[in-house]
Amino acid sequence: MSKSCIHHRLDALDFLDTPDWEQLDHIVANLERAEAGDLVILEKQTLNLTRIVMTGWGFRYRSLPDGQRQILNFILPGDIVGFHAMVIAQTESGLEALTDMTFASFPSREMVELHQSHTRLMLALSWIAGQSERILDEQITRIGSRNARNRMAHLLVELYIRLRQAGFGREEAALLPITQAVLADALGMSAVHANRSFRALQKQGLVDREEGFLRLVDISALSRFAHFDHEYLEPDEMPPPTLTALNESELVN
Amino acid sequence: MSKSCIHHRLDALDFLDTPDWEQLDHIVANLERAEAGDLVILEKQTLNLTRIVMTGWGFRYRSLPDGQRQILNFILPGDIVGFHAMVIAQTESGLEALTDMTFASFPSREMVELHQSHTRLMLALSWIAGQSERILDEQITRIGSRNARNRMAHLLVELYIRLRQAGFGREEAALLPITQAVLADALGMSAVHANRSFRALQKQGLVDREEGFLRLVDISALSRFAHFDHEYLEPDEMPPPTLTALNESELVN
DNA sequence: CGTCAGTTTGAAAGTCGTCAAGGGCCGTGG
DNA sequence: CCACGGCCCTTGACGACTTTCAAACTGACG
Repeated sequence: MSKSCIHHRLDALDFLDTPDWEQLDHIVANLERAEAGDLVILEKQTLNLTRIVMTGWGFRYRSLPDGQRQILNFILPGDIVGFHAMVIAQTESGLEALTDMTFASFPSREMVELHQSHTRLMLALSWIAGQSERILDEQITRIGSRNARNRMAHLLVELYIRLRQAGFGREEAALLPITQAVLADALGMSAVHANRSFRALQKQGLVDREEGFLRLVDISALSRFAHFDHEYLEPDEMPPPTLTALNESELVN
Repeated sequence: MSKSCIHHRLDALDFLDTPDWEQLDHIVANLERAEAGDLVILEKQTLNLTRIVMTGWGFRYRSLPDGQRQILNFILPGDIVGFHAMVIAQTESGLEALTDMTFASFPSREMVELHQSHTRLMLALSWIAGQSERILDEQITRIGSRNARNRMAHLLVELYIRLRQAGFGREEAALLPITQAVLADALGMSAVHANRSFRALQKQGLVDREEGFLRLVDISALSRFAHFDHEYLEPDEMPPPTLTALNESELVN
């Protein structure tokens, strides 16, 4: 990829002006690394830091008293971690790196400044945050209202589409660095049952294993099987009223 | 209640200045009514409107192809609906009124203007939105990693605490206007099983039915039973770096 | 060659959904 | 006044789904 994923996503939005792109470059200047397995953020720590994922996969999770772990959602390139750190410094969920990762990290006080100095950029970041919230809604629906094999198929299709939207090709986006144990924690089922569900999908020719990766073999069949409704992932355009409101406020300045 | 719930919550934050309070009053001027059972927002509509709940209960939900309905979260007085409408006009979840409700509603383009004109107020609203997101995280954890009776107890305690934080008294906050069918949809279980789980809690003296309401009889026992961890609902203070960033930007003006 | 993480399978037990039927309460209309 | 329908709650029986326990297999790695 020539452009970073965050650029790719915001470019598709077709909303930012030159000064905003420059400000984004400025924010993204300070890079940070993590290795697969690192606990980048712990549960219940105080953190005035916002990150944008440049490369690699991770997941947010919460631990339960009995030692179980619930994965809340997957964090992919172009996602923002700690968007709300400017107003809520206390973390409840942890962040674990699934692969090696790189982040652009910056003090969340800079998010405060963006409100006034680069409102368009702030709105673009809010747009990404809003998409993440829809993904949480979908995770609730998935876990609450679908059986095991549907849950799994549905999540896999979601990951594929999100990767495509972040700029990955068909091949790359179909090869997922997740183990069955991780799938189990994400889908709220036991590892044994995750394996049985996976094998069922495998027998139907929908997925396969490949050198430590999970391969999506037939995405459209997988999508049909999961009754997948694309819409919640569609990157809508910026609403017209927002555009006019912005233009008016810029005239004032 | 002398003050509205949104005032009560933001007052606890101890962050807003007089101009922000005035702007909030201005935003909250236009009231809208809904009756119990009304579909205030439909799934998949375009809506450039943001609402603040003044009175009454509702819930956000998504429908599935088989007609099932998953309740994503409950909407209580002081909550914001459509916070992201300024950047994402397309709704995926619907909003149904559980009781009669009143909203303060305003075009979401006003949210855009707040970024520059009333940054503190915008941050305060973001603070509420951030809390809502934590509640989604907890809903995922609840549905994904707890058994039926724990799920139910946990949700009930959450609702109690949220109501208390919105300014309701111990008595009021312990009387919930939800049926067992609604509980079932929220917890991702069948109505029959919701009833069995409820009866189990009832036999333990934790909850009871009362004139169409669900009564929380022993909240601390319920909380222990659910292994409830208060922290995700604690209304943290505004982070110090955010305060200094704001003060500096105000000096510039 | 042994270890380890990840995967696989069977069997038994537990949780949960579905189907079916019935009860209580309340407002409407005869 | 009573019959009726509608909504909500309740229960039993049965079957489906899921977890747990235990054991074994695979490939990568030192």
